[in-house]
Parts: sequence; structure tokens; C-alpha cells
Amino acid sequence: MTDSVDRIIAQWATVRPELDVSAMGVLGRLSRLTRLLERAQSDVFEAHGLQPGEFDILATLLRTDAGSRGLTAGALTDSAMVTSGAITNRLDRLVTKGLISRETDPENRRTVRVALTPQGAEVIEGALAAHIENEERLLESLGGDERDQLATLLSGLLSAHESDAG
Amino acid sequence: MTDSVDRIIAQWATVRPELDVSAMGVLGRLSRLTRLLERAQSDVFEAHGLQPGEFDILATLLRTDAGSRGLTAGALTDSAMVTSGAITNRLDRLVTKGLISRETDPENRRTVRVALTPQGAEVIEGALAAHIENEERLLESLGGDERDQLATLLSGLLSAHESDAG
DNA sequence: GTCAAATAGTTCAACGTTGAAAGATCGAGA
DNA sequence: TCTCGATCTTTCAACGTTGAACTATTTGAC
Repeated sequence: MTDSVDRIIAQWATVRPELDVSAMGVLGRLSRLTRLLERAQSDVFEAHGLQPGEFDILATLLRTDAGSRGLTAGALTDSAMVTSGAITNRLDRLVTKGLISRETDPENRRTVRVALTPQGAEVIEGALAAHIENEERLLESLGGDERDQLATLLSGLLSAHESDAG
Repeated sequence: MTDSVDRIIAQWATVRPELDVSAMGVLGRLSRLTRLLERAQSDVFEAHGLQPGEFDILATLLRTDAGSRGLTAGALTDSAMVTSGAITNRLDRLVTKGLISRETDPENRRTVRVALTPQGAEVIEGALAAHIENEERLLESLGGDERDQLATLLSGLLSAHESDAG
């Protein structure tokens, strides 16, 4: 089986045989695969009226807001890998949609506490179920062992890069 | 070694133990890893005065424009995984920078032929060398066997998804 | 108790991409 | 030759993110 990255590497071998482009075998595939897979995931979010970033916020709240005290915007920024400005933007949209509440914390009025509304909880439960189903479908070409191997290898690489900067 | 995706999966296990979120072990890591790695790659492009999309165009020209007849904008669109509008935009910037030429093809005046200028060739040669070095560095935590395994597993998944839609 | 530094969140212009519409050209069939 | 559909590229408004500046609040040192 051959993919687009095989072709790209073969082209480099023809034009610049002296270069060692083997790292592209990993990095090029990561990049292209992620683009394809994220698009496929967006379709599911969209079907539930959400953008990827909005899903991310709601899922984080569902996952981590055990006591329903709400999460701060800063906590959401940390877990989302985007800037604080992007989080403000996402929160604005989710408030407008009625899916989250946002209130300044009386104990520390610099911070804001964000929580799911009942409607938000309902939306994320449905979207999450569909998302998980879709994720299974996107990986259906892999055998169980392959999935585990892939997860393990990716974890090693991710750990190495996360320890660089948090 | 534990990474951010381990923590996310553990949170789901606590809050929604009935859900099988194991696919996130692959998909969550792909997404986060790609974001980290693409940022690290951007730094190198920026050091050479290029944006990632611009580097992509120049590298594609260097790799595939063997006879220097130029590539059409459509060919660049196909290989770049972005819309034609985005390609037009990138080409505009590269023309302004003097790194490519863009001329309508006299044999088919609907199409446009894009080629590296001497200056563009010089820039991409330098940027490419630095990029390849950087790619090696980004993968240095992997052993040779691991790299090969990872490339093979990613290739299988990528092939499956590319055959869906080109 | 004051005040400077640190922390938290928001604002805003700039940027690249998308998606759809429009413009230009070509090709094939009548 | 004409014409209609297909092909190729550009245009443009909308969108989400970035990065930096800014406001508000809290903390800690003196």
C-alpha cells in the first residue's frame, strides 16, 4: 500500500538523492493524517451545531467539572492549546448559544467560573456519543494490536515534547 | 511515562466509565502532537522568512518541477490540501517576495504556470536543509525501529483515509 | 497600610483559510 | 461555427486564531 507521503519521499529521492528525508515518513504523515481526521471529526461536531473549539470546551467541562463549581477560563486555556483570546471568543459564542454560564468568581474577582448549563450538558452528551462512535469508525482500518502500538509510540513522542514546555 | 492524553482518558474513565474512549489514545495524541510539531516547524520557516504555506509551495516546486516548465495552480492545490483560494493567496505573497514567477500558460490560458525564481530556489534550498535538520531533532527521542514502526502504522491509516477521497 | 509586581481575562487589529460566486477559457457535439 | 458544459483561477466576505496591549484584581514586600 502506498500513500501520498511515499510519493513525496520518492520525489525527493529523485531530485535530491543526497538528502535524508526519512523523517518525513513520520512527520509528513502526522500532518496530513491529522488534517484529514480533524475534518472528519468536524463533520460530527457540525451535525450537533458545534465548532471543534466549542466541542472542546464543553467536553472539558463535562470531563473535569466534577463538583459543578465551574472551571476558570485559565484552566480551559491550558487544556485547549490555544491562546486566552481564543478562549474568550469561544466562551462568548457558547454563552450566546446558552450552553454555558460564565460568572466572575466572588472569591477571586479576577477569575471567571464557567459551567455547563442544563442545555449545554444535553448537547455535549449527544455530541460526545456521536464523536466517540465516529472515532471508532475512523480507526476501523487498524487492528487492535496496531491501535495499541500506535498509541504507545505516539505517547512516547508526545511525552518527549510535552516535557519540553508543559 | 504519562502524557496529557493519558490524563484526559483517565478523567473520562472517572466521570463516564461506561464510555469506551480508547480511540482517543490514538486520535487525541495525533491532534496534540501535530499541533506541537507544526509549531516547532513554523519556527524554522519563520527564520527563513517564510510561512508554512509558503514553504510548502516552494518545496513542492523544487520537488516536482523537474523540467522547470512550472506547475499549475491546480497541481499545487491538489498537493497542498487547502482550497484554491488559499493557493491564490500564497502565490500572491510569493510573487510579491520575488520567490516565484506566475504566468498564464499560452497553450491553455485558463491555467497558470508557477516556477521558482533564482532567488526562490536559493531560499528554499536553505530553508529545506534547516527543515530537515529540525525534523531529525524533533524525532530524536525515537529509536530507529520505533520511527520505522510509527511510519508504517501511520502509512496504513493514511492510505485507508486517502483512498476514501483521493 | 501602601504600592509595585503578578495574575486573570478581555479587546482588537492582522492574518490565513474557507466556501461560494464570478470570470475567463477551452472542448465537444450539433 | 455556435453553444453549452466543463475546467481553471481569482475574488471576496465570513470566520477563528494569534499576539500584544489593556483593564481589573490580588498578592507580597516593605
